[in-house]
Amino acid sequence: MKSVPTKTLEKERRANSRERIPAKNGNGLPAYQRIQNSIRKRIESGQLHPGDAVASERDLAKIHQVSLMTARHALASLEREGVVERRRGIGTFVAAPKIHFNKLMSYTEQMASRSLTAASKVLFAKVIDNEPEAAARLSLPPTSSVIKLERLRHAASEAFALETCYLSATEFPGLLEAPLGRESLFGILERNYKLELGYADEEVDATAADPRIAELLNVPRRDPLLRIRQVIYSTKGQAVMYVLGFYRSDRHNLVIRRFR
Amino acid sequence: MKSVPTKTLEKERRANSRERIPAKNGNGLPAYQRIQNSIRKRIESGQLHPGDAVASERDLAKIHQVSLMTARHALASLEREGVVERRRGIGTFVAAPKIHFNKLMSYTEQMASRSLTAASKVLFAKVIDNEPEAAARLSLPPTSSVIKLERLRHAASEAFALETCYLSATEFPGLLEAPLGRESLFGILERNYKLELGYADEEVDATAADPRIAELLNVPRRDPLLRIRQVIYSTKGQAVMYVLGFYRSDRHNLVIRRFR
DNA sequence: AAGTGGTCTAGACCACGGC
DNA sequence: CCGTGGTCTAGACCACTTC
Repeated sequence: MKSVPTKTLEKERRANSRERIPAKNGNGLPAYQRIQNSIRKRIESGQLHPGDAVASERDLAKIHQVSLMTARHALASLEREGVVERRRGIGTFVAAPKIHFNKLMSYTEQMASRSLTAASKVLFAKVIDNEPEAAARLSLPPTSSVIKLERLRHAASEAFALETCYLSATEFPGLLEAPLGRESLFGILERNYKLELGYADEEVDATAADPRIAELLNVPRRDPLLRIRQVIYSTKGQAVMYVLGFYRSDRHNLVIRRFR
Repeated sequence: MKSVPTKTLEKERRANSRERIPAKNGNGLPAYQRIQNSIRKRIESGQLHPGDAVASERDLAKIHQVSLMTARHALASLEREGVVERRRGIGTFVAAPKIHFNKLMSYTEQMASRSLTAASKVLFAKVIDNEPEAAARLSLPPTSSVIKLERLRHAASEAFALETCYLSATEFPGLLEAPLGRESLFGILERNYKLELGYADEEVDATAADPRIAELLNVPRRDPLLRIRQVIYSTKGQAVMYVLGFYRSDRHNLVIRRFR
């Protein structure tokens, strides 16, 4: 008696499968991702604003012709991403506009996020082999050839920061021929070298401007500066770039969020 | 015809429910959380080490007498927490010990994590009502009564930092009577006031030591200092405490991790 | 009472990786 | 081939909130 209903269910499932195949080919994505995308689009296009209610699990299930669990999965993982907020017994709502805390962004991207255009002047760009500290930060032998790229960052004709980047010369051949003055280094690495940047560990402290930096940044000598040493890793955990930066403290403050 | 199998299923479910009630009373938690706890315990107790395989979804389902989806939910959300790592076609494995980056820790906790004992001297501890900036950071009216607590942090008889905390006086009555010189403020808030600290937003910049701070921290005037302004929120998102800190740059560096 | 999210079942098929 | 995780169904009951 048990095997009969089992077989029946199996048949029904297969029928459902046949029906679902074209739906899947709608864009080749799993159903829950299609639902997520449809919600994301409505948020991005301004049809849904922060605080607005999103369709309930049951409504989404009906609309997209999926089971409740699938609709639920879509909403639950949107919540995990911080796109929506769910409240039991009430509903699901578009989350407040995300503030991107602790995001690894290039100088260009940071400026752009504040509606400013970044500019930079290349002061030095050569391959050298006597930078043991930088080599060590990149987990390379002490006398490895490294690309050293020193840039003065400015916006609105005012110098903001001095950044020196170090990268393995063997890993990034031809990098010095790229338009470093114009284009974002992050962009070049990601596009031309197919590199996926993952995360960065930063050490932050305060230091006093030495004569050269004072002149470059146009501040008095011994003025306090924010110093950031940053090792940037690929998604695979490989050290890709070491950046030593000095930032005018009257023009920068670092914002971070910590969690308990 | 449809209603008959439906009723049958319903009966079966009810029977299962009756069986499940004692199981649920095992500790009152949902099944997926019980599974998670059993895995967590085996990791904490050293039965499972980083890299070790965890029981598969199917095994867990059998062991804990739950459906596959429930076992799956347990593993999926353990992965989200970073406790385990899942690899399709291979299995689920205990994740490498987490490095706690960007963790909100009290001074006492930070010192303890480096095997140092924190000490602090209370320089000022009173309720005042003319601190509009602090009140604003706490989302209070400008002339609200706030507790102002100024402490000199030191270890090994050397002054490290000057921290000034502000808290709502009405929210934390009697706080000034607590043993602030000895005990961790975080600990007092969490224990005595049943407060769950959630996260903190920090603004970091560099500044020069003014005469008073220079003397307190025993550094030359105009020496560069790390200045951190920190608003600490409860898990519910309520601003609980505002901390303004000055840190000797030769004794501190802030370490953070950013993600792309 | 009606609607919402949270938990759960007992199965199914798929894509992937190692043997 | 077989075991793994990933997706999915068509329901169910519960806890919670609002009306």
